[in-house]
This record gives sequence, C-alpha cells and structure tokens, in this order.
Amino acid sequence: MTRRDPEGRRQAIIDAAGRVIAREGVGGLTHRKAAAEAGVPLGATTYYFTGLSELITAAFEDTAGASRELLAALGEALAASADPPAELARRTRAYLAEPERFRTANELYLAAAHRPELRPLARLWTDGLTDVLTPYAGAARARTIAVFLDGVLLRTLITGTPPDEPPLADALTALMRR
Amino acid sequence: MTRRDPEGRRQAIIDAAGRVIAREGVGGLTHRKAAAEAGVPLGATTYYFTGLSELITAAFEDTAGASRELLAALGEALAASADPPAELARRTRAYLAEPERFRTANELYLAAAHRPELRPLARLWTDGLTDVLTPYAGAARARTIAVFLDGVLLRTLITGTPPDEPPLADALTALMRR
DNA sequence: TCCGTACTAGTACGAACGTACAGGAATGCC
DNA sequence: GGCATTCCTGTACGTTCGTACTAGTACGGA
Repeated sequence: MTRRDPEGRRQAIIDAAGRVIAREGVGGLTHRKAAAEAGVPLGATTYYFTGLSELITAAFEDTAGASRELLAALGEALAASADPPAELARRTRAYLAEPERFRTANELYLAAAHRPELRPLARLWTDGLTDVLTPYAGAARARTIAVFLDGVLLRTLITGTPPDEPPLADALTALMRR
Repeated sequence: MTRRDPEGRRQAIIDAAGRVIAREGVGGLTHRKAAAEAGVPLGATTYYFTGLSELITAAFEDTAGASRELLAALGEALAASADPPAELARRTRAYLAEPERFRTANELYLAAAHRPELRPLARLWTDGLTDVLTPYAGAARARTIAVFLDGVLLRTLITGTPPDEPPLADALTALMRR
C-alpha cells in the first residue's frame, strides 16, 4: 500500500465519503471530513474531485452497483416465489432493518430532492425497481408500488423504525392484484 | 408598524425563515439569511431564538396550523364525496401541483429524517392524515395510505413533477377497498 | 539516465457561519 | 419625572468551510 495507487486512492476517498454520508447525511459531507475519514491529506480530495458535488455524485454512482445487484436478487427471488407480494414485503423489511448497510444509498436518494444533478442517478433505482415489478403488476401498478416503497423508505427514515411486515404484505398484495 | 411589536417581529422572522426554507431548503437556513429576508438586523434573530434549531422548530410549528386546516378541509371533502378515493387523488394532486405554496411544510417534513427534534411535529401530520382516512379504509389501511402519500410526496420532490391523477386514483381505490 | 507527467502534501485565503455581548432606546410602572 | 425592564442593534470572536496554489516526489518512456 506504500506504492502509488491513484485508482485505489480515489476509491478510498469515495468509500470514506460514503461512510461520512451514512453517519452525518449528505449535508454533513465536507472535503475535510472525507479526507480525515480516508486518512489522506486535504489536498488529495480536491485533486481527485474538482468540487464537492462531484464527490457526492461519485459516491452515488458507487452505490448504483450495489443497487443493481439488489434489484437482480429481488427479481430472481420474486420469480422463484409462490407469493410475490409476501416475498417483496419480506425483502423490503429486511432491507430497511439494516440501516447502517444501506444508509448511504438512502441518504443520497433523499438528497436528490435538493440536488438536480443527482436525479438521473435516482431514476436508475426508481426505474430499475419498476422494471423488476412490472411482470407481476403491469407497468402502471409497478410504478405505483415503487412510489409506495419510496414512502416506506421516507417513513422509516423519519420514524427511525422499519415497517412491520404484515401491513406491508397486505398493501403490496392489494396493489399487485389486477 | 413603527411602534414596538415584539410579537409581530418574532412572527416576521418565522415567516422569513419559512420563505428561506422554501427557497433553499432547511439546510440553507442561517441566522443571517432569515434576518435579511425579514428586514431585521442579525441580532434580532438571535434575540428571539436561542439557537438555529429553535428557529427551525418554530417555522415547523407555524406550518402545523396550515396543515390542520388542510386536513380538516380534506375530511369534509371526503365526507361529502360519493367517490372518496377519487376525491383524495384530486386533492393530493392539487396539493403537490402548488410547490411554492407548500414547499416550506414539505421541506420541514423531509428534514425530520435528519433532525429527531422535528419528529414529533412530523407525526402531527402523519397521524392527522391517518385519522382523516380511517373512516374510509380502516385504521391499518389508513396508515398504509398515509405512507403511500409520503411516497408520492418524496417522488414529486425528486422528480420535480406532480403525479398524474388517474394512476393516483387507481392506487387509492385499490388501497381503500376492504 | 534523464525528463516530462502524474501524483502528493502542506499551507494559505477569503467567505460564511453560530453565537455572544455591550451599550443604546423605548416602554410601563411608581 | 425617575427607574427598572424589555427590546433593539451593531460589532466582534472563533470556527469551519471550499478552493487554490506551490513546492516537492515518484514514475515511466525516450
């Protein structure tokens, strides 16, 4: 690690930014905090990222990979399940019950409300989720369910408590029924 | 207005804070911006509000009154309507189509995700909406619909576009059916 | 081996911030 | 009229921030 490793350094800064965002929110991210968290001098963060919003965008892009995997796993699980709404409810709850693991992605998604430059990235999640749900509910209802899950996310962030599974399954069943 | 009017001055600062929040978000609110917007010296904002979070809380409390009126109007409209889900969809869309009018309340509601001290105030809206919906959907489904409407709000803030009414009415009808 | 390029690190600057405070002005009470 | 209280205002302090910049260091191709 003593060798020069620009790529690894850049990634280390992005990872550090993600941890800071998880801890203090997007608004709490600064060049200095990211640098301290990554264990690099302040100059390094401004060298690799022209402005702060570029670092935020990079952190968001970094979560997109994890989101894609999550959606792929969800798609497979739904296909294999005899009761897709219940399976979706189960996985949604599991997702939201691990705040520390997905907090970065959630914070960034929420931040898109204030930062138009993050909107295209937010759409990646939004549209991906809709696509996964379409086979089970049709395109229109799939969009609706994705909106509903946005609400579940927001409510979880506001109350600090993940949703109960039964009402979740009930709602998803109602929305998936054609 | 040349007379001394502490009460009015305090209220003027709160109103100014609301406008700043609507324009730049809760994170963009500072003592100085609120003072400039209200046309009072910086010292005035620190005289009436010990800390910044106290000013934010006051601004949020100020929107609670408007929210109560909105919920009361919604309750009456639903009671008088032959098609409550459609009526709810219509009013939800109308609400979200006026971003400048409700932006302050929405920003503050969203900010509760990061500021635990705002959570009790957020619950006022959440619980009030659930109560209004309970007669038409039962307690459990009313909670679910309130969560769904949170999602509609978040999605509107992220995309910058209010929802279409037909899919909204479709979703609400499905969720209200017992 | 040399040299241009890419990287590193520390520092500096101006701006904005929260907050405190000291002193002046108006008000209400006796 | 005198006085305590409340209200008002301007300024100052210390902190943190984004960003820029300079000088130095490792690397990789000629």
